[in-house]
Parts: sequence; C-alpha cells; structure tokens
Amino acid sequence: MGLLTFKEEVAGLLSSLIAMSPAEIAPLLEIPPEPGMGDYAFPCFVLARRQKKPPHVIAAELAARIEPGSIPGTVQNRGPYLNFYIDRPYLFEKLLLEITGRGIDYGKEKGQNKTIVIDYSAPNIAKPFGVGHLRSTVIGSALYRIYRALGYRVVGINHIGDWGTQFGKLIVAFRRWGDSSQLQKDPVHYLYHLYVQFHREAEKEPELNEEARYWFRKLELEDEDAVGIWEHFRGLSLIEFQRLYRLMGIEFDSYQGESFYNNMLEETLELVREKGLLKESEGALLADLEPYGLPPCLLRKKDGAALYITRDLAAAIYRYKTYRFSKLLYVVGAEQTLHFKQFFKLLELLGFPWADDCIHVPFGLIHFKDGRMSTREGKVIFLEDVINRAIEMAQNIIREKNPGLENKEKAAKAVGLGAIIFGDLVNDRIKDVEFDWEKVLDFSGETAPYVQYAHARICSILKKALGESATGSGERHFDGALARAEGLLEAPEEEQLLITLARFKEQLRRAAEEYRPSFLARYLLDLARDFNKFYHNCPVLTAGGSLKEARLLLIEGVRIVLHNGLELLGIEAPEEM
RNA sequence: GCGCCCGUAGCUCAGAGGACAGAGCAACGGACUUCUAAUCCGUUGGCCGCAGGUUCGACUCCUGCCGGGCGUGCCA
Repeated sequence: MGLLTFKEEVAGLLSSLIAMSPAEIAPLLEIPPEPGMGDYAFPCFVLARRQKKPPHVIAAELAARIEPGSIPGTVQNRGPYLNFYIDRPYLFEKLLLEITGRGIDYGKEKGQNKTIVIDYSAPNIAKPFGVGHLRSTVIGSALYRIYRALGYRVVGINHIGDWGTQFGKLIVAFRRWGDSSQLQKDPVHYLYHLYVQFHREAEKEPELNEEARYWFRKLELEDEDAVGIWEHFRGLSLIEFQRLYRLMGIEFDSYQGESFYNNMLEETLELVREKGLLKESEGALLADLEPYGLPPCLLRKKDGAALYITRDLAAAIYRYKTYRFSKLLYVVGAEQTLHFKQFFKLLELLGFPWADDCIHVPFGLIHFKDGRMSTREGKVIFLEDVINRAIEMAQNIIREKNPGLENKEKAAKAVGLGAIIFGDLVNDRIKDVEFDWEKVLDFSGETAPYVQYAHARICSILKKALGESATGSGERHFDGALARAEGLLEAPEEEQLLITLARFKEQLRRAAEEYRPSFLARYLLDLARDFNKFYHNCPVLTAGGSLKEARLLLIEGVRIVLHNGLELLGIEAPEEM
C-alpha cells in the first residue's frame, strides 16, 4: 500500500464526479512542485475546455462536491488545481506496516507468468573487459533484478563475442609472435597485447588483414588447428570474465555466445531467401530494405563468412523457440541503433509476430576527454583496474573515518563496487559519458556511498535502540495502535520521509517500463537525502516514549527501502562503513 | 551528403505537457562533549543552444537552423 493506491483512489473518486475513467485520470495526476501543495494534484484545464468554464471555477466546484471521508485524505483547491493530501496516520499505518512487515520482500510482486529475456554484457573473447563493457553489464543486470522483483521470469543471456574476424587476427598474431607461457600467465592481457600488436603491424603490412580473414574462414570451416587455438583462447577468457562477474555479483542464465549459432546460419539464410528478401551483390548476399527506408544489410560476405546480423537473426529465432519470451531486450550501445532497426525489420519481414517484442535498449558511449576508446589502438581502461582502485579508495576512507570497523575489506568492496555501478546507473543511459578517474573515485554527493551511508546510519541507530540483531527483517513488533496515535511523525522532515518512502513502487515500476534503472537510482538519492535531513533534525534515541517508537518504525521502513532498492541495482548495503 | 542521438548554473547532470526550472561538484560562510561530518544548513550562480510553430499552458511536442557525438555494404 503505497502512494500508488492512494493515486488510484483519487482517480476513482474523480471519475465518479466527472465524465472520465480512472484510467484517463491517472496520468493527469501530478506531483505538486512544493510539499505544501499536497501529495497529488489534478489540473482542471482539460475539463475547462470541455465544460467551457474557467478551470479555477471547476476546481472549486469539484472540491466542494467531494465528501469528507471518501478518500483517506483531504482535498483543497488552489487556483486551477485540485490538491490532494494523504492522511498522515493512514500513510503511517498502511505504508510502514507493509514495509516492515514484508522486509526484504517489500517491492516484490506476484508472478506475471511472462518471460523476459535480457541480452547484456556480451564482452568479446580475447579482448580485455574494459569500462566500455561496464554499461551494458550494469544496466542489463539492474533490469534483470528489477523485472525479477516485479514477478517476471527473467532469462539473462551473455551473448559472448566469441566469433568473428577478430579471431582470425588473433590466430595470425599468436602464430607469428605468440608465447604460450605468457598466455598462460595472464591470458586476457596477453591476448590484448597481441591484438594491439596485430593492428600496429598491419599498418605496415596490410597483407596481415588478408591472412586474418583467411584464418577466420578456416575457423568457420572447422579447421582443426584454427578451432584448437580458438577453443584455448575462449576457455581462458571465459574464466577471466567469470572471475569479474563473481566479483561484481553479476549473474547470467546462459552464456550462449555468437559461436553457438554457427550451425543455424544456413537455415537462417534459407528463411530469408524463401521470403524473397535475399539478393546477390558483388559476390556477397544482402537483404534490400530500401522499401522500408533502411539501407541494405549484408548477411554474408563474398568469402562466404556470415556476418553478425545473420547470427543475431538465428539467435533471436532460437531464443523465441526456447523461451517463448514476451519481451527480448538488447542492452547494447546506441551506435548499433541502425543495426537493430535492420535486424528487427528483417524479423518482421520473415513473418515473426514477436518481432515487435524485440527491443533495443541503447546507451551512450564512454570516451576519454580527447577521444573515444579503442581496443585496437590500445586505448582502453580495464574494468578490473577501476574496481580495484575504487575498493582501495574506499578502504582508505574507512581506515580514516571508522578505524574500529571489524570487516573493513567487506565494507570497502561494497562501497567501491557500489560507487562504480551506481555511477553508471544514475544518469540517463542514452547520454555519452566521459571517463574521468577523479569522478569515478569521488564518493561524496550523488553516489552509492551517499545512499549506503544513510543505510549504515540507520542500522547503527537501530542497533543501539534494539540490540545487536536489529537489522534482520520482521523482528520488531510495531503495531497499528502506535500508528494510529495522534501527533506522531508530523515534523516536516518526517512527513517528507513518509511521502518519499511511499513513492518507491511508482519509481520502480517506471524504471522497468522505460528500461531506465536511473529512475530507481535517483529515487534512492532522494530518499537518502530526505533521511539525512531527518537525521539532523529529529533525534531518535533521545526522543521520548511513543515518538521514539514511531521514529524507529519510520527509519526501519527507510532502511528496508534503501536496502531493497540498492539490491535491485546490484549494490550491497553494508550495515557499517 | 544523408540518418539517428545529445545540447538546462563555471563543471557533471535531474526535471512524468502543467504552478516561481532543481541537485551534486567547485567557491565562500556556518554546524561534530549530542543516533558514524562519506553528513547537514546558508550564500553565490540560468537568453533551459537559436528562431519559428502547436497548445489555455512548452525545458518537455513539431519544423528549420547552429554546435557536438554516433552511424551510414563485406567489423561487432
């Protein structure tokens, strides 16, 4: 029972007074710009036009017609607006009892009986896992957690980039300059070194590119030598990636990468041919999408090697057969927007009704101040370096601020990792971001540590008030009588905290609907900020009697929402830091 | 050239067609014998890129322009 239901009640009430359905009214209800203007407002301009009366007159009439007690709150009209105020005791009782009652399950919803498949992370084998891959990984992982909480069956797929021309390059480089012992020692860095070396040499010796294509072709034809080297590289890289995912707490249900679809490519091309979409041009095969306002797209190169769109088609078809998804999300950079337009259009032309359920969730580029990152030029930042430095930074701060803390490493990991994940989720994903060490390692202001700190402060208060095992859920018995008592939680900081607390579900839902975890991250910042204001103005432990009890209940609610919200973003909430 | 995306405070960014456009960072000034100062309070700071249009109402929608990014048949 959050504001969501209050909003529904308001919509229901209004629809009984005017000729509009609750579904039409709900989207018009807005959050007023100032706390004094209530919790929801209904602008009467739309009605003004229909009824040919000034909006402030309509607002006043409506306000007069609403009977007290028809909603758990009050109504006022201010100018052309109808302002609704939720009864504080109602909020207090319903909301806090629900949150504390459900604890770690608060925010979770019942099964939707729908499957949503999310394709995210997808690093390239034999290339280092750079900060560029971080975005897809954390955005996808957050969406995974959010949809799971909302009751969907979720399938997380890591569409590993384990195929393509770059393997030809690596095989050539390894055959020329490779050293097995170095490879064994630090596979990903060494393969990266070879990859960069290849591109450097290919500048002087362009025939290398020809050789690379030749080797990739051999790989496609399952040449024993080529496959052997490929499997070796692939295995070593996967081990490295999994180590990183474990460190970050990221999980997948499937690691079926590009190579998995190799034996389905012919049949996929055949499908395209059957629909009369396949054309030959200069020895290559392509689909002409001109009639749909899209450039033609290549499906097979003149040397017979398939291209990634063909593998994507095969993968989508396979995924539908396997999972019967209601949605398939691709968390992939915005630079591939055209690719996805072509890809989805092809699925539609092939006659798959579920083509509409395939959605590209794009995000902006990470770049340096002076230009873009480039693996082949050796201009990348290793994600692991970023994580290590962030954790180290967190450790330094903890040593300084909380020297007595017992498990410093654990807290430092949560904070450092949290800062990186949150930093990537907090802004609108479509925007490009500049990589800046200083910003990455700044833990003040709008960051995960800010939210985590608020959480830790609450844990500390609860521990002092209630004893050691304070932060397990559902261990305290707050009852309704307290909530119904008059005059509690009426300080502005307390009211604001209650209202913000009540908006959690709405923001969670928005984050899912628009595939934008940033809504949830922003919300957590708001909640943490409201808590910090409360913290500085409303003492808990020294408050008397039922006020202390009420405040404990309030902050327990805040603690749960902060904890659950961070968890949905893939961030831990330590009890001390 | 064409297509897509972005343009809001010095910097980084929020902003759900609606009420006087908000944070963080930076700068300056305050608050730790009081629940962790990774915090809080205050001050300074805006032709919401420009010009039109739609609307009772536009930072938000449409058109054009300017600036930046990305893409544009044999990479992914």
